[in-house]
Amino acid sequence: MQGVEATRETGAGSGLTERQGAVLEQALRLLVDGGERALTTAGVARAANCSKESLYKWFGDRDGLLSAMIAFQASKVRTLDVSAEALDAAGLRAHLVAFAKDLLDVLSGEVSLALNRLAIGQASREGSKLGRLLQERGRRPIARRAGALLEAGRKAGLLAFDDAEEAYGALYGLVVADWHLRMLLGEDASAIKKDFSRRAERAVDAFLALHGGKG
Amino acid sequence: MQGVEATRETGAGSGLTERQGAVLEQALRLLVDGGERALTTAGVARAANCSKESLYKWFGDRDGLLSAMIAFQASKVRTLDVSAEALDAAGLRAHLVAFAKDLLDVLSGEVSLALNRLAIGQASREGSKLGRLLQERGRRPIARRAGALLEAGRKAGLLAFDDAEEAYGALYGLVVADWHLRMLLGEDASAIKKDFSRRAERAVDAFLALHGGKG
DNA sequence: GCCCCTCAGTACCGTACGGTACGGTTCGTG
DNA sequence: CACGAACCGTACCGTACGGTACTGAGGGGC
Repeated sequence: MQGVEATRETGAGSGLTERQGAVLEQALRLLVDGGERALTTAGVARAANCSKESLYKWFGDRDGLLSAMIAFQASKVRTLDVSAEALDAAGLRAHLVAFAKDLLDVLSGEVSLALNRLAIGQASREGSKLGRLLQERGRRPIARRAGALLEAGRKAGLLAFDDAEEAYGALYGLVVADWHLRMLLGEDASAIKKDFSRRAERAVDAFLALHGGKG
Repeated sequence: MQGVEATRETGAGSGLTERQGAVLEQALRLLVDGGERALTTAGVARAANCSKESLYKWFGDRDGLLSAMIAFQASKVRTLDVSAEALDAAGLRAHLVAFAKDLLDVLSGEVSLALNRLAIGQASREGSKLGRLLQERGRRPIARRAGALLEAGRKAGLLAFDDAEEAYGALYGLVVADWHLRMLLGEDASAIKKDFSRRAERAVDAFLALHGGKG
């Protein structure tokens, strides 16, 4: 069976075989459950039923494994772009609320939290390579999606702002506030999660009060 | 000289001698410079010219040292409460801008960033003890100061909000947005810091547009 | 002048981890 | 059937770190 797997690649065209993807899945599981201390090469090998030698052949070294984990997880999260046609006020609000909910869901996900903790913990090592990777593959796609939505709103005369970057910052801040940091620090997120819908709507309403066109 | 130091306590009444404070200072220096990996007990002992045995006598174990570092740093940051008398619109705005600037300065400080990285990295260990400590000694005093200011503004009829916690969340989000996370991930903060003043003012203006009384 | 306490410096121990090497097994291929 | 590639499982090595024990020196208290 191994020979077959070894050449069949994973869908995302990331150059990973299914076997390697499964190994990364197990590694993410270990990271989520036990933090970075639990993410040892021997542990990954044991959990994934593979040998350490294969790990080093596939990913180079431990840092390569960490990078591959981030890239792999990012490849699974698809940020669907919104078709910006026929946008009225209610539609814009609905899209913004959906974005806000998605944002909160992603940021509060256990894998996202674990990877952010990992990258933050390594930020003072080797030029924060993991941090930059996480920004590229995690934050940027989200910001792009929001930016497109905001631009569409402005084009439709529904939003007013000078700097799109700044407007996105306001939206992000109103939605997330300090919840992300609190969750990263270990605060229990379950009590927070059930309030995401209301929170997203209030934040979007506040954002529209600030930047709503002709409002 | 040692005997003298050993009984003279540090000003904050934290039960620490000056010598122990100096050791914690060196430990913070090591943490800032090299991250958690550089914060070894042997390294601290060498940098502070003390013995490992003293470290363990004073702080129990490595986790005790980390906790002491957080408490020590927090004891140095004094959050001055604002006298809420004679508050007019301009005064409120000035106070809010000052708060926003202080908040950005604190969060972007290298010691703060290093301690946050440390606590976040340990969040999945032993019930995120460091995370809770950082929240108690770091976030809470700041939130208290802001909360008092907001309440004073409401009493003076200058602010309107239902939930003080939510209003504080909006203020925090507008001021900080995702800059804190980006700095934690290792993004260079120097380019950001020079813009703090403008950033604080724009955020406060937005906040006042949302919650400014009769406005 | 003597005792005792504190502390620096160092040597030491156990362990855990990153990385490597090797034997054995399962496949596909000619 | 023979060969080779990929790979699992494990044993192994060097190192680094947390924590402990010991030695010796510098003062205070009486």
